[in-house]
Amino acid sequence: MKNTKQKILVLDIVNNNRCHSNAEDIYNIARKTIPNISLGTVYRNLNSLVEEKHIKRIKMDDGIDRFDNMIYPHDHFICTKCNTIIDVDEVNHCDFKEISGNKVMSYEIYYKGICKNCLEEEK
Amino acid sequence: MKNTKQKILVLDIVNNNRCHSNAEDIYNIARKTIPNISLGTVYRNLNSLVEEKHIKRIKMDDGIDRFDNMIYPHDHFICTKCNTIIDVDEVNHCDFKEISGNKVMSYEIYYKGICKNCLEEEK
DNA sequence: CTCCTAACTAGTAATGATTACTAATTAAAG
DNA sequence: CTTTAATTAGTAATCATTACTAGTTAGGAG
Repeated sequence: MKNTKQKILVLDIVNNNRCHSNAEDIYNIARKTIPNISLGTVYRNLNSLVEEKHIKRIKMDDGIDRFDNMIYPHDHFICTKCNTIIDVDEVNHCDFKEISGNKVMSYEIYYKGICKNCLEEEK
Repeated sequence: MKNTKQKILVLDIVNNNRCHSNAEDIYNIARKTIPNISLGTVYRNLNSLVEEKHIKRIKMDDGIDRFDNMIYPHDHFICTKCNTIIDVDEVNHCDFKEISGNKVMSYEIYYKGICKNCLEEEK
């Protein structure tokens, strides 16, 4: 578990980015600080950080994973038209410990629909 | 919008399968009825059926999509150890129509943890 | 502060689920 | 029964992600 500058940078980018970037985006931002950082390194560190529960992976319908900070608990609204992700302050805190004998460690809510911007454009 | 026998078969397989199969599984089951059905045809029909909201796509961490019927409303528990998906009867029916100006059409809850079987094996 | 070594990285090649393509087939409307 | 646009089988291509390898480095022991 070495704390490399690459790993610290990746975590820092995810934590300071409010826009749910994908690996490629994070790679491009990271190159501004470490110009020869490798895309594979970004992927590997994103995977470690998800495993260590420092960041969250959001699986999108387009098949490209996005990554989000876990600084405060929140859910997500995903616009099915423009694919934007919008943070939703946790409204329903259901703290199940157990469902039918299965041990619940966490849960995620994904709201889907049309975002404010796309609704405007439809008019 | 043609109702081909391939599409009807794919829908039928998803609806009669309680185990959240992936495209490859569904392809293998489909071949028992239509031996020369193409894997591409299975993928295309799964995509159409998801778009038409006849079935649901479940995005897994291993990157392989699973498919589920929509006969009755339910959520999912995913075991992070063995990757099994377990149906959860809807416990929290929250019917938001709108969140911060964004129009909510649907929502999904994913519970994550360790399933009954894996808990047993840990002992 | 060195030395040591397991863990990590850069760069590149490989993987594999999914999609795209094309000639042939077919559902279904008139 | 025609007609035709949509669909299919079979195969090739795509591309996000992972694997691999020689070289580098974090950080603990001495």
